[in-house]
Amino acid sequence: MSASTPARTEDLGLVDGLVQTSMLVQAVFADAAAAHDLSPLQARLLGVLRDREPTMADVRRLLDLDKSSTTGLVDRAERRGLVRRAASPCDGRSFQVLLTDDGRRIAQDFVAAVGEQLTTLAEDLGERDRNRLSALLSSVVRRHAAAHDIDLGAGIDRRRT
Amino acid sequence: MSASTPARTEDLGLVDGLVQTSMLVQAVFADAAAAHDLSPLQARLLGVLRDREPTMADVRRLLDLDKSSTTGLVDRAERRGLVRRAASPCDGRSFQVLLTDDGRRIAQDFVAAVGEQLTTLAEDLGERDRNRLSALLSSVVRRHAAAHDIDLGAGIDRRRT
DNA sequence: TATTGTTATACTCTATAACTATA
DNA sequence: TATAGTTATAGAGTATAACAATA
Repeated sequence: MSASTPARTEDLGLVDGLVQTSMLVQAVFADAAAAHDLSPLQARLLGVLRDREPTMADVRRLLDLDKSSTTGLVDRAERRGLVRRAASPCDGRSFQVLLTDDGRRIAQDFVAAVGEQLTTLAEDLGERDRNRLSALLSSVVRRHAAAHDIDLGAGIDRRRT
Repeated sequence: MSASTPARTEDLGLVDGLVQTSMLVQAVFADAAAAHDLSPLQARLLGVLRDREPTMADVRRLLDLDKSSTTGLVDRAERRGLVRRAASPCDGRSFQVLLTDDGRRIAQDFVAAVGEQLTTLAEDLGERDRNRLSALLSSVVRRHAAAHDIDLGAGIDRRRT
């Protein structure tokens, strides 16, 4: 191992490290969503809509949901004034899903809150290890996305990297 | 940065790396659960029961659920023969939740499957980077657990680290 | 005929409030 | 009175199957 060993504690192993970290991030995500009166899934929807105007089918692919789950999700979000459906100009069967002004404001607040919380979470690592972790996670995610033809989109804060 | 730079791709930034990795791990977790005909939450329940015999209140704390959600979760799992309630010897109001033989078998299968999938996911990193990632994630999780007095338990595969 | 999206149905998850029983 | 757990209720998420409308 290299000069600065990051762990002052017993290593959990990679699998458990991934699972536990994932649960932790999900908890942060869910708390931030709840603080904005959103369900986790609604928060994800708002997140992906920040830089896209996808059709229902696109939303379905982006969030890996069933067709009917997508209908329900967008219905509830629309009822709450967070998004709206707009008829597609090129396909009479299709709708685009768009953020309302309210939805956009909430989406940006939420994303900022998650960013803050996660930044705090990794604060103690120190800059060198934070950069290493960031690079390693990016590598894992990018490889997987490339192998499975997945659109990573803008994520939470890619634009300010 | 040191000799072997792990990322051959654009860095997502730490926040997005954490979120995207978390979503990825959750997807692996959910798929493995579905393959064992479990909901993600039921899979988590079975996971924590592998090395514990918690009361309902303990389950609630371990999974961060409401009292009534815990009742429902254990009801459904009991109906499916995965767990059972046993009267607490020391408190007449309390039950311990235990895996059935079926539940234990499924829990072990599930945990093994998740481990395999996640190992595959990180395979391309190479051993050196895998160890680094493991150490960094452990550090984040351990710090957080210590700061918030959280019981990490056996997780997915801590015993074989 | 194939695709886009909705509806009907059924089950799981989640939380709040009111409740029972024991400590 | 306080705690452990359940029940009632309501809303959100999930998937399957059947359906309508458009391509």
